[in-house]
Amino acid sequence: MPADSHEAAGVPMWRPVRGGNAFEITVARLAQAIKLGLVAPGERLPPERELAEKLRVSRVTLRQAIGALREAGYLESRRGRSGGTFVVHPGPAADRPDAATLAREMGETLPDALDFRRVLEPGAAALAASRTLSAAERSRLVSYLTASRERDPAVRRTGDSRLHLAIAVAGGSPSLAQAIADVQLRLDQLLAAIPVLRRNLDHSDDQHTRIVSAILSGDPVAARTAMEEHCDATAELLRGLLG
Amino acid sequence: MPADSHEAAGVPMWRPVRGGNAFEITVARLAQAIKLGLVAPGERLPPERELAEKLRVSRVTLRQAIGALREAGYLESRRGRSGGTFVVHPGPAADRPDAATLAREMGETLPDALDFRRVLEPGAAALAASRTLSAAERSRLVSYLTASRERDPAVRRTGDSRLHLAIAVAGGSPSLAQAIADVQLRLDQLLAAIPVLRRNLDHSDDQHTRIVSAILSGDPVAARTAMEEHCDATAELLRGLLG
DNA sequence: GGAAAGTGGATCCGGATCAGACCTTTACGG
DNA sequence: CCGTAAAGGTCTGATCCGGATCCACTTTCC
Repeated sequence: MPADSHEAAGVPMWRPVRGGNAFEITVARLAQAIKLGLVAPGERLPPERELAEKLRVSRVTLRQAIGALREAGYLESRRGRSGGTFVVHPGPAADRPDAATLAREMGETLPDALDFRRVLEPGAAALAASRTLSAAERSRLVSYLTASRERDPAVRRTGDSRLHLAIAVAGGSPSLAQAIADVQLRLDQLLAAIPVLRRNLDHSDDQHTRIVSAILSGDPVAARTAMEEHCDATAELLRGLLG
Repeated sequence: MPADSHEAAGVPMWRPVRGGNAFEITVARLAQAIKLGLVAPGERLPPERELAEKLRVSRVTLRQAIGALREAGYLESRRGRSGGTFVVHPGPAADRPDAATLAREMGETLPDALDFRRVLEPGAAALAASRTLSAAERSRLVSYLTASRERDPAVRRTGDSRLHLAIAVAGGSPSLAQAIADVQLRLDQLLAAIPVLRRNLDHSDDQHTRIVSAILSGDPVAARTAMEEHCDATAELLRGLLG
């Protein structure tokens, strides 16, 4: 067993220290917040000075990132007091490549992301169910559940993202919530491109409902099981596209 | 529910883009590989030029990091052909603060890390048990299991780290393995500082054995359960230290 | 109407970092 | 014994990036 000197015990220990330069990472971070619906269309980003400080990035770099997303049509800036940078309401986005192509392009990272998600999300659901949630957390779960039943695809995807993130956060572990947000972003494009069949939607709604009610009634086993089924269902859809 | 504008759905979306400068991160990365035993004492790091390329860091920065760890007594460099940078055999390390102090210093990140680990590791164990492992993977598991039964504390910790990482890797998801390596590092100091009681060691050995045999015999449920018990046991020990 | 405040927009400087070439030391092979 | 190879050690100029400062625009308040 001559260990490959680039790894040890199979762990890629010499992976890159930084995933790109400050500009690229900042763009990715802003895009994440927008695409996952964490900042809804029409809402305003924090002022540049404040946001730059929170991201630990110079204002110059932040402005470059904002500029790039503005040119890409995601953001709009207005000057003056009560100005700011706003998330643009997206157009009908008819230029989306089909899911099968996207899935193929992801290569080995797709099964990786699916496996990772399959570990994280059921774990978070079980954790959430085993904690006593605050009233705010409970009502968030319910309201996002409602949004995720929406039929309009755009609203639905945002609601779905937010619901899953709310469950992750309800688990009480920031690291876990962060990991789920990351893996969700990796799958987001793909999930958004899944052909929507009435049957699938109903199935998904049903699973969401069972997950949330298991969490609210404090049943970790049921929450984990329901979330596992939910993950398996979407994974199945995606794998099916690869034929 | 006036959402705090720094978060959305409780997800800390404007967290810092980079966790420190290149130098600091590089030091941390090298320290991780050393402390988790991924590069054993006496072994050589890859040549600087090669390592710098893999870490996507300039050779200057890498050398600064190596220099810092050399001064801290972790590394040693030799020039000339067949020279290189070597991991030093650690001294008896008598200057370790006690676990209770360390645990208190971690503050809220301790329960976070424990919860996260409690999700990741059982998930990885179950995943590993559900896959058909290569002969190399199987033999790695067995040999690290043996090492983890060692009584010498230093050898034992390294063996334990490697065993857990090997299980993580056997799950087949690089992202998952990476996450486990990260969370393990966060807990490493603490685990190394736990007072060793004969009874605890035997218990831990037994759990490790059950986990590995469940994985090797392809029983995901048993693997998950055994790993959950194992995580709960060490978490209990740590929480106990906080009184 | 005018001043103050709060926002995005633009520019400059210094330190951190990078890429590359070159030097020094050591071991191996003819 | 000497030349070459492989490693760490050193230097330099270009580039990235953060901190600071000032400008331009719009709203709010007196």
